[in-house]
Amino acid sequence: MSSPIIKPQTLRGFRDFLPESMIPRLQIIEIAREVYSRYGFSPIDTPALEYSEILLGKGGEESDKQLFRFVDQGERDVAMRFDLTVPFARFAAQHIGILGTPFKRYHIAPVWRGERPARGRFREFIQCDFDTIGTESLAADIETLLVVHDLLEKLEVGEFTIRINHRQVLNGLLEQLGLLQHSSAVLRALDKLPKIGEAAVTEEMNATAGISAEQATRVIAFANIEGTRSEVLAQAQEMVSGSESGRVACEALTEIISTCDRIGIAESRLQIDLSIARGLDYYTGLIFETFLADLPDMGSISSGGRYDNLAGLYTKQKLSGVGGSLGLDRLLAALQELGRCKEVQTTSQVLIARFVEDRLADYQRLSRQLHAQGIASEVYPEGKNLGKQLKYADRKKIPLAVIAGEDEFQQGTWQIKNLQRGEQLVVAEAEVVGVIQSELNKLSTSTT
RNA sequence: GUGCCCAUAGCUCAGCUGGUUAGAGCGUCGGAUUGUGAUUCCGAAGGUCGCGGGUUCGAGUCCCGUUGGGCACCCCA
Repeated sequence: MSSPIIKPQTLRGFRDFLPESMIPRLQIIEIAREVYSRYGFSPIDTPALEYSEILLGKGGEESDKQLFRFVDQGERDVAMRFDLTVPFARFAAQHIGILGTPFKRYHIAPVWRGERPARGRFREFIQCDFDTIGTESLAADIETLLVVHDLLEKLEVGEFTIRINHRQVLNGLLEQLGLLQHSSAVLRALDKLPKIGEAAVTEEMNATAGISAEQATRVIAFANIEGTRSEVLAQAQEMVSGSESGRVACEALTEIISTCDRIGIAESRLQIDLSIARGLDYYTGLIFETFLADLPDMGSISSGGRYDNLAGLYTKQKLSGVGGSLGLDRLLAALQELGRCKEVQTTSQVLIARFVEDRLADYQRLSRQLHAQGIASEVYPEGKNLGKQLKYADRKKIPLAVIAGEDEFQQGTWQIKNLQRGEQLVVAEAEVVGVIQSELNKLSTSTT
């Protein structure tokens, strides 16, 4: 009697990653790390588990319900982090003394939400956040946009537009309409405008904030202002002119735009969009979302903004900041839909066949020479028939195979087989590494 | 958390109003071909029909529950 087999399964909303999906994930993470660190952001990490009191009540009732929360073996009330922002607030409050300000960090790590999974939404997913805290300078806002810009450019997602707005511009409008006390509910409804349409937004504003249809119409009309960036700004400025903070915010947007212009950021990539509201309460200044020209329905793949007093719950020191987040899974889905995801199951570029079983040392020596040149190669572990070994390479889409049997060893040569073209070369021992290198160069230039 | 749809071989699916031993394509493995993959030909393995219960002489098929997946809300990356 054999013991019953345990059904292999993952938890709802949790995923395994096979090499073919892990390789592109790591490539994106690598690019994000590179851009973040190039701008001077330092990596940090925080624990997956926090005391529940740290995480509770930070994003409203909804996020509390979605918290994975339990009592640990030491009777502590603990929960898994829901996002990277709240743990960062705790982190900043705890360590800002030795870190000093301004402090720039990035944090690429998984977060957990006990919500209902759907397409592109999971219970465990990676966030790629970066923030600058401890400065209110507009320079940090501009730098945040530049990071997002460079990141998307490097990721080769095609044309994209960063749409920016400012919470104080919106609040300036609401102030003039006498709706400031309903700001949070009105903005949350406004945030849905492109998704649910004007009528539904009007209805929601009425239901949640009790505002009249006429007021809602004015808010929506404001959000719908279109034109060139300076035209939009000019109209916005006029409409919020009675609000001091609204006026200042318009100036901030103007300066952001003009500075980015002088840096050389294309106008098509940085637009003013007065309908961008962001659902989250804690934003107080610049807000932005990013859309791909080829996949406008995908939603924002990178968003963020400026907030005041991030760590106010944990420290008396005021820490304001600005930052953004890259939606890794959404971006990956985008790249897949755009067909920009190479389907590979291995990073190996060369398979060295173990043709003559007791020549393992010769095969490994060649492999290590390739490694020294930065070429990923591997020796097939078993001395099985050649067909099987080539099939392994073919299946994993390894582009080159190296074959040498007794004939080749006697002549001091190696055979290099290009599995994509079916071509085969015989080269002298001394040239083998160089030829492999140039064959691989040919492949990478011809496929892109 | 609410509503709706779905679950059959490793994958994609067929399987009639309930009726013998549940099928196909692709993939896997073996062989044709012990010095050459992808192409061709031949063959084989692989299923308590997601799981548990019920109705029935009889359930992959009908009912209930449960787990997992998808869609729309809610919310968000």
